[in-house]
Amino acid sequence: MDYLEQLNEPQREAVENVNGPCMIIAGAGSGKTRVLTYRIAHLMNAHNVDPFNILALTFTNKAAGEMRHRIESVVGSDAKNLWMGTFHSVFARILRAEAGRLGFPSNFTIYDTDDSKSLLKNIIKELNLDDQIYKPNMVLSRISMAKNKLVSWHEYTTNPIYRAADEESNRPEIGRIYKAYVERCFKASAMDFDDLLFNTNVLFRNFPDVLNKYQHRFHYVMVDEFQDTNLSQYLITRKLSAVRENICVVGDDAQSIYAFRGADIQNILNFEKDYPSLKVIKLEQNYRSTQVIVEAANSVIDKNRAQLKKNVWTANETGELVQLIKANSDGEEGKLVATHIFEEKMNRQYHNSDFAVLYRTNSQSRSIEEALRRMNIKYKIIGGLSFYQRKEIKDILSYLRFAINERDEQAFRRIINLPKRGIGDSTVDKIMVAAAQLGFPFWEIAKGMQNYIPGRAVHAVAEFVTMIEGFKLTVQSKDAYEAASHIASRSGILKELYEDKTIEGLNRYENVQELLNAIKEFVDNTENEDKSLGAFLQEVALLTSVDEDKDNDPDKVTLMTIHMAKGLEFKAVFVVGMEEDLFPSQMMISSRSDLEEERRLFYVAITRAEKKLFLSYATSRYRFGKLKSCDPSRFLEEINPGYIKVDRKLSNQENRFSATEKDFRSNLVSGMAPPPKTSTPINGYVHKPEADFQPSDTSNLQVGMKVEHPKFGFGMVIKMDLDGANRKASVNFENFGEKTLLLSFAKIKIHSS
DNA sequence: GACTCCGATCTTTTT
DNA sequence: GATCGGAGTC
Repeated sequence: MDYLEQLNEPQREAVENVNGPCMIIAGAGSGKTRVLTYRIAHLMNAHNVDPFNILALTFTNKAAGEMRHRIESVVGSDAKNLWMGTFHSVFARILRAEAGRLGFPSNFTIYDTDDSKSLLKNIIKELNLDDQIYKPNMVLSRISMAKNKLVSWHEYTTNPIYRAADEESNRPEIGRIYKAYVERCFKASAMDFDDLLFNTNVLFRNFPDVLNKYQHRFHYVMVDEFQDTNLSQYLITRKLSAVRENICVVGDDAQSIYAFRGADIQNILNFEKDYPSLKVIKLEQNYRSTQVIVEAANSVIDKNRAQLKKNVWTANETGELVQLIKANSDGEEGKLVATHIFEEKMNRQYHNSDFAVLYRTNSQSRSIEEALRRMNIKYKIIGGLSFYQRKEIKDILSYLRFAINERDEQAFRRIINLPKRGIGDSTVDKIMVAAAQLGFPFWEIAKGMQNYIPGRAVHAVAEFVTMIEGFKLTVQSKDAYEAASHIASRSGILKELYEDKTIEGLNRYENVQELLNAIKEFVDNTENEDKSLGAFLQEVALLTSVDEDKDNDPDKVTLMTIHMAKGLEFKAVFVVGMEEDLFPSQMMISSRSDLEEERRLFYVAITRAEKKLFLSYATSRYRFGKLKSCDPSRFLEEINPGYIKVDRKLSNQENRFSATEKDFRSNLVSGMAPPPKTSTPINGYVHKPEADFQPSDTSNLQVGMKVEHPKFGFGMVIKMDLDGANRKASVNFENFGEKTLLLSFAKIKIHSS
């Protein structure tokens, strides 16, 4: 068991203590993933546990995949048989197998948030309620909260506490909407995200034999990111592990940032009460960050009351102070961030991929993007509007969904008149009303249109019905890829997009092609046993935006919300928008109690950094399309002043780099070739059109240069590839175009890959 | 039923 | 600054 040698004492204990309830409190950067990985490997290796009997629940599919991969490298291909995945994907799988018990077909659809919202919108309209008072978003979050606490619509409507709360906020009908929503989902053979957990609880509660089966299957249960589980998830894991009580949860209360969707920090705080024989192991040594960063983070989180006692420390170097950046506007903030990235790249020989820019809200990404684009620094955005949320993708997916589940109301509404075939809203309404009155599924009404609703839409609907019935046969007889491409072209969607020659239209067409490629990949992937369209749709429905990251150019700066950054680490991190009302967010300030969660969010952001942390704020910012002045965030004052330094150097324009040739040479990596002639004119103009430089394949060096662009300002990296034998240089200008450049600084580094 | 224009609303985070 | 829905027109 040589892997045990690589662990410190508490880590080793966490790996070896496999029997009985166990809670691992893992501070930021304390090697949590490593411990989980080795623990599972250890179960298989040292205790001969069949991987089929191990259940490991993670937060994202990506985390599950990575862990499986790492376990595989220790124990081999056996790792494939582990039950590992997100709560939603694992229990969706179990629900499909047991769907009949709950009266659902096994091909039930999974509604995403958009589907849920538009269904709610329909219901609110049908109940003649004011959609200004009953906003779908708000109603959905109310229902979601209830489901996450395992409160059924029935309990919701009878419980006086919920009644009173709803009446107080002048929304007494939420219970009624909840009821209608559940009924409509059931009729549509659909479950939303919360239902996957709620219904698993119902399944285990109402069918002891089913529960028994899974209790005996999973001898060992592990939960990652335990601090972010809600009651519904917690009860599932408790029930599943009730027979053997080999339950191990890993988490950090200081990093609980999902209370808004029902995560309950009490789960972690109360775990000890639920399991009196609980073994608690604390991992407190941080291996990720410098002392300054660890201490700064501690000084912030200390302000929270609700937390478990622990002492996160590090043996790493002291490191540099946290750097505060003040900007006059969001635009300048972006510029300063880009400039600092540029400087750090040169001074420390970092790659783009060593940087992350973290923000509170997705909308903040724009000004950062603009600045990075200007300086030709490559970046990628994680999260935001995901590929699978795009209109054209959802359109195609709706066709596929409907071919599999003819009761899927939301899919039906989406595709019935797309492309336009003369079936408008009023026809759809008539179909739905007839279906409700006669008690038939709406698809039956559509199929017998001339009998139920004679009129001018009959012909168009009949054609649609024939087409869909054809698709259903296709889905049964072909694999996912063949079926999807058939449906994409026969439905007329592909054609319509193809004929749209605008840039957006072209883009959409390409996106659909990309979707088809993804389905092809899914079918060709030998690890997927089930290659049906249904299996693909299930996977896609439960994909998270972190999972979608399959960028093939790995050297990019990462931009994302702090929420998405959980579990990740970067050499240098920028937390931008440190302004009151933005971070902490206005909404949290008004509801006082959750300021602690905002602080934990800040803690998560800080602890992503390994070497260097930047915090930036702007004194004015565009919000709601209007320029507003902003105050620095209260969080900035919560960092112990000993760990922070204020940077003014770069906020005034005249303070630009200038370097002498000596500086230039002293930055050479020892033993490497001297810089070639073409790059020596420091502070001089280089008049070379792009065409004069050819990227070289034989390179082993890369030169980062600070350059000035007459129009776009200064600060841009140019890669210079050196041919070692001839000492000739060729420069790749990276989309710079034919422009005159001022070289003011350069530094050579080894290009390791 | 399809199209166009205008105003309201949104942004806190996501499985 | 973008998107969505409603009103009005063809």
